[in-house]
Amino acid sequence: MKEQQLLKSFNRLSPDKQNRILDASIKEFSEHGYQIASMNRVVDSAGIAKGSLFNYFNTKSSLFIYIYGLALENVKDYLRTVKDKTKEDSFFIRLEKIMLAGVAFIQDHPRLSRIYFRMLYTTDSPHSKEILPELRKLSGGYLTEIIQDGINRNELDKNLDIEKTVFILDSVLNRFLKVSHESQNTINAKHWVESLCRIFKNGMAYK
Amino acid sequence: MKEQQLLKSFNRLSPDKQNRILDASIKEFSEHGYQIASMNRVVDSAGIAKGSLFNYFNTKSSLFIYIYGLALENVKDYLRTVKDKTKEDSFFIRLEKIMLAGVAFIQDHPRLSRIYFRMLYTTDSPHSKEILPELRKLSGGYLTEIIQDGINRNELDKNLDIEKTVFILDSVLNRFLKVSHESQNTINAKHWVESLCRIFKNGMAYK
DNA sequence: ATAAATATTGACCGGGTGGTCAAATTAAGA
DNA sequence: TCTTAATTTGACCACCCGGTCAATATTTAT
Repeated sequence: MKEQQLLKSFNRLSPDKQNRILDASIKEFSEHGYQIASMNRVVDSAGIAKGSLFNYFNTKSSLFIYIYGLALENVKDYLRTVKDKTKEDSFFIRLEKIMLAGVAFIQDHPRLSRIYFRMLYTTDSPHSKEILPELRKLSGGYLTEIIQDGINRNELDKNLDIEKTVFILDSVLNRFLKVSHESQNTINAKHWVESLCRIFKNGMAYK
Repeated sequence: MKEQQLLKSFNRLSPDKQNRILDASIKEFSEHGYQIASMNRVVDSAGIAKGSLFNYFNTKSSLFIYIYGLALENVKDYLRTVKDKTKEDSFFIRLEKIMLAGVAFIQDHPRLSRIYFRMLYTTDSPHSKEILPELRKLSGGYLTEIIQDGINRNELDKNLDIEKTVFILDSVLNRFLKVSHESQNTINAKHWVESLCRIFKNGMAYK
């Protein structure tokens, strides 16, 4: 409601101008994080006056919230899409596909990914104290569903501690995506994903 | 060599003054990270003049490097100690003890831990581009040794892909410690560690 | 064509930054 | 004790920040 009101002026802008502003903002926040990001650089890079930017978005914080919302939307879309597309796959195949789709997402949206990762790994951003638990809950709930599917289909150990299994998968998945984001293309993603999932499946103990 | 020269003036200070300065600096960097940390707040909190601080440490960057060095020393000590103390334990017991020792370390050194985590999860700090790979190599080498021990003793699968096993353990360990740092004492560390290690050991697949 | 409403601008504000340095204070040597 | 050397100080500098707002330019309505 109120946000709509605040953004009315921005939404009335020509698509070209909107895009220039969004592009400049995404660039700035992804490269510098919230605190170090500079509104001056954003207006320079977007080619508008400072007063205009503060007219469209009243504060630096609310501009960031808006941009973060975009990033989150994109991430959610990717999660939903890959979950639907792999409904018929067995658990570990599904997990492999989810990981590889994540790598592809990062290649397609490196700057939005960066903003997402910053939210996950720093407390730099406004409301991060409230947002971080929500993000954890999001990815936790996502993995919980997929693990439960695997148990129901007798592909996973029915005595698994789901909470801890989620924790392991979430930790490794996030770290893997972070590495793939930092060192683009220098690793063989498919081989890595297969190896990691094989260990998840069989464990590490002597057989 | 050169660093020794630069720090001569600082090292000549009374222990009390040194401690006040170190304490103030550790507080500032752990709470705010490098970029947002304020030299003005450090001098206020340490009760010295601004010029003095810049006399002891020429720049903000070199003060940070010094503080970071302290944090790293402490972390290395902890790693070395727990490795030696668990030499006789079987792999998974050893892993449990390492994780719990990490939790204890964080409780004993919350501010140094915070500085260490910031280095691990942000690119906020000077030289972080070079330091981060070194840190990865450090923890990677550490885990590699311990895994190799486990294989040699026929406790771990001899066909394990060591590199990927290290990756999994490192990801989960770091994330676990980070969580334990953020939510002090609200989780049952011992129970978590046991559950996580059981999954590492046996895998997730239906049995 | 004119008036009213709207959108855009950038100079300006108070405040904080890392860093400097001449002057004042303290310590050391003769 | 007097002089010299070393240390400590904080006012000051140039710069950048997020944010404001009167003045200007542009659209819209009549």
